Amino acid sequence: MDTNYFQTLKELNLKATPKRLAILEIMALKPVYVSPEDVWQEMRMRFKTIGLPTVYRNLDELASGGVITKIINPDRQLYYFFCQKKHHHHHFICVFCHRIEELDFCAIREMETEFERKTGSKILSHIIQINGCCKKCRKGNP
Amino acid sequence: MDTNYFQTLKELNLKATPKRLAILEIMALKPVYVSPEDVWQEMRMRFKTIGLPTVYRNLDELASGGVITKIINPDRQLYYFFCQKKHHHHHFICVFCHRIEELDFCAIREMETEFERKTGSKILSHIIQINGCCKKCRKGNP
DNA sequence: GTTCCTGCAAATAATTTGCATACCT
DNA sequence: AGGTATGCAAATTATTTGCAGGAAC
Repeated sequence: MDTNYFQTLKELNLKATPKRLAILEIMALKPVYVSPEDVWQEMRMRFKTIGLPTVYRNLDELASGGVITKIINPDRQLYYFFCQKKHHHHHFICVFCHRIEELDFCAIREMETEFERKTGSKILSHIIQINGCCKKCRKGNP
Repeated sequence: MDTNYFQTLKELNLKATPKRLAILEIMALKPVYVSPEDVWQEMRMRFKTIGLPTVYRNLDELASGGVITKIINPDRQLYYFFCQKKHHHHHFICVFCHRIEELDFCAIREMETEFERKTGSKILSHIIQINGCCKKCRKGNP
């Protein structure tokens, strides 16, 4: 696992401020998706002054740089997740504990070319998101 | 195609008001996803008084009843689409014209059981959304 | 007649922006 | 020093709610 966050920020042309480093650290340690508010709560424990807009701005910058990923959720709030896998992949999301498992298969890749040839359209991106109940949460829930 | 919207509403225990029927009609005729605001614009051409909250409320009720479908979009606004296919399926969405094609394949179904056995988790739902540029829009765009 | 629907105005709440000050390199 | 980052307060905007009057069954 790459934990050289200083370097990571450099590559994005972002200054390595203590707050940015802390946000990266917080994100990287969580196997769950989090809201800006969640991150803000944790940041408040580490810094006497930290504004919510700063958290929003930094999460957005990190997502633009591809270091973290936006999660699409039907509740339409913003959520982010730090992916360990750097190559193309999809997610299993536990709707109970919000833990995310990064999946190694992609059912679209293999059929992409054929799909485009058949339909005449061009695939630009795709989302495969599997919502469910993880192994741990099954002990006690549906 | 079933165009007995009166009946459709009855089955959802919703009164068949002229406005509800109009919303259904508007939705059913569009092969694109639309926002509440979009629907409101069209409704204003048909009714002298029609409130935006009414549109929001009705779209929400229709979606709860499964007559229309919420579209997950990274911009986090609400969008709805009237699906012609009633069975489980997924969507190809043209990012240029917002047209939606309903796809007949599902790459998850076939591997669902095996996935659950392997991981110990339970799949509750999934999203497969393919974003791209449709045949028509390719004439003039990327 | 009773229950559900709707318009209007107002509330809510997440996210964004402006700007003056403080900090990284 | 020079440009970037940040805090704070205020703005923005989509969506929701309360409630009184009106419409469907």
